Amino acid sequence: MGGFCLVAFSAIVLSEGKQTETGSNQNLEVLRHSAAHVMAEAVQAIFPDGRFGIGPAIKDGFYYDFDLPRSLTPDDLPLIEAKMREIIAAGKPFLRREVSKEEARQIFASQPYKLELISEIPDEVVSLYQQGDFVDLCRGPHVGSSGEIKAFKLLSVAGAYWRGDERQPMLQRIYGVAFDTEEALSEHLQKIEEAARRDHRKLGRELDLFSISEEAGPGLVLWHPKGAVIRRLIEDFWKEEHIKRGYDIVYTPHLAKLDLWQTSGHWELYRDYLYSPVDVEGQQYIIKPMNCPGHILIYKSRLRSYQELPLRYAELGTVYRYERSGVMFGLARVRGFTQDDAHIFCSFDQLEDEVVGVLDLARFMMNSFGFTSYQVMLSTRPEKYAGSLEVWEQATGILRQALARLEVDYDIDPGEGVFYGPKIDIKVEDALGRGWQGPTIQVDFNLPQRFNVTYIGQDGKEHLVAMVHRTVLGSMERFLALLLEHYGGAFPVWLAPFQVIIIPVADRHLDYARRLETELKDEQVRVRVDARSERMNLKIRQAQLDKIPYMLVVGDKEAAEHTVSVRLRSGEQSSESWDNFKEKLSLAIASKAKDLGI
RNA sequence: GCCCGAGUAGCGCAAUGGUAGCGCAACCGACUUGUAAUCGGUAGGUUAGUGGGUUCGAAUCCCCUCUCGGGCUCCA
Repeated sequence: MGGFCLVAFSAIVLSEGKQTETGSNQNLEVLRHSAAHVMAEAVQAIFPDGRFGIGPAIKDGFYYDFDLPRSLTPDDLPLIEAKMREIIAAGKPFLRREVSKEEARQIFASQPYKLELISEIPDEVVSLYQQGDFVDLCRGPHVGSSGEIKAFKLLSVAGAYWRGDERQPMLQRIYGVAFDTEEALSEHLQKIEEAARRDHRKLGRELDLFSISEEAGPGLVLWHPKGAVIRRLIEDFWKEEHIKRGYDIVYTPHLAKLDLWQTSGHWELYRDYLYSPVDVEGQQYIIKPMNCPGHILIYKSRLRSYQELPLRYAELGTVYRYERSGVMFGLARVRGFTQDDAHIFCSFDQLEDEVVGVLDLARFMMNSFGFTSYQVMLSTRPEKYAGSLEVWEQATGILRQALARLEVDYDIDPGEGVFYGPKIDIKVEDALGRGWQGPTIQVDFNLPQRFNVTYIGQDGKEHLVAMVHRTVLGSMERFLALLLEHYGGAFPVWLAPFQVIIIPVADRHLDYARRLETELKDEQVRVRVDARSERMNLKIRQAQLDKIPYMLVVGDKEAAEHTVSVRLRSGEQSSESWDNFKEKLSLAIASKAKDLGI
């Protein structure tokens, strides 16, 4: 939601005199919006010459954008907070009044941003809210008095372009959170702390899964052995499932002639994301940003009959894209990443079944990895688009139909489709509730035409194929980030880099420990013995920190009775006969169980 | 790319103008331990940059560059 709309539309709604809905969510939103006004008043008191942008309520809180004579630093926040508390303690009433636009222009004569907003309001009457010395152009509603705002905290300052447009001046935005009780506030702050503990960047280092080295370059991921184990398991599972579902696995080169990317249109339309060409014997090549042209060339390596369709080419394809500095984010947004890509070539008649198949696969993948809540978005035709309106309508209808057939709940993202076709995106949330695009299903009307990708139909004539680009995880990098945050690093057994660690009580128990290790290794279990001459307590602690699912403590008793003392990373303990444990373990692994089942 | 902040040993941090210190980790040694940190010792940094400046003196102040973090923009 563009913040400025809130204000711009506010007066419209007001002039109709409609403020009907009530309810606690609504009340919280009002409270947060009022907190934004109080913050603006505080900032005005500190910076009398400040210019004001907009200040809406957002999820959990509010922000306000300012244009101030100097930069704000985090040190300013406590000062502004203190001023806000004064305003709150004073219990200033929020006064609403309606004035003509002309009058409003006089009131906001020194406020260029407000004047801009006023000029875009179609009505002749606008509404103002005032508390203390601060007057704002605003639809409202607001709380009765600043005294009603109790639990709030300012979190951060950030730059934000006026109206979200990078050609416009950059304002300073202060973010805050507000709740109706102190308890709710501190609960929320605790949630933020918990999210920081689940941050995949932190867990990645702590669990020794991956790193991003300044020496290699930003946005380029180094997968450490334990991270690589998880990736390998994901990839193996992915490949197996794709083969089951009629995909062919292919490989394509990482470098290809520039001409190919000119044909595909990427050179023209996607150039900002491409790395500079390299010269190979006088020919220009670029490193691939996408896998599609490669798959198309495989398709086009010979004439195709309708009888072969659909053809589904899948590749764990590593691509490189230039991302502007400042947009990289851990594993979730990088410059080199491996997509779990596939391209489906089919006839238009087959499109719906194919989309259903992909949707079902995406859902299966999400469930297999434990993601139970995700958001499905259908993105429709943008303003700039390739192909005819009619084809777009038809394809969008097919996507809708596919969603309906699988009874998937979804939201519509109007105009957010790619220029070459409509798409379905699945968004997964990270620990802080930020949504990341994982699986995506995109219909393409553009590439088949550009590359003349055809098949010979029953009628003996050439027909253009329908093409679907799709991922069912997204990319290995982003998917690992989401998995890490989802599980807080405590992976289900089937994905855990180490599934079992054997901890001998004393050195004399090493032989027994080794015997167990060998048996488990024979069954492909990822196991090791902690044979260091350290105290058992230390080994347990470290295994806990490593979030290893099963710790087997073995001493005299176990060796004598052929048992193991099982400690789960949850802290639960039990004594099990060796065979019994092995059976439960293999069951937990095979069933991809989310809990440890002992 | 833009705004703000930060960068000190592998990690977490201290030292705010007087030539760097702590904890964990690492290494060595002792201990052989029953469910989340045994004890002792050793070594490790030209303070992001084989950048520039101010100063008698810079981790500390200023400029440039790089990287990271919070946002904005972008995200086929």
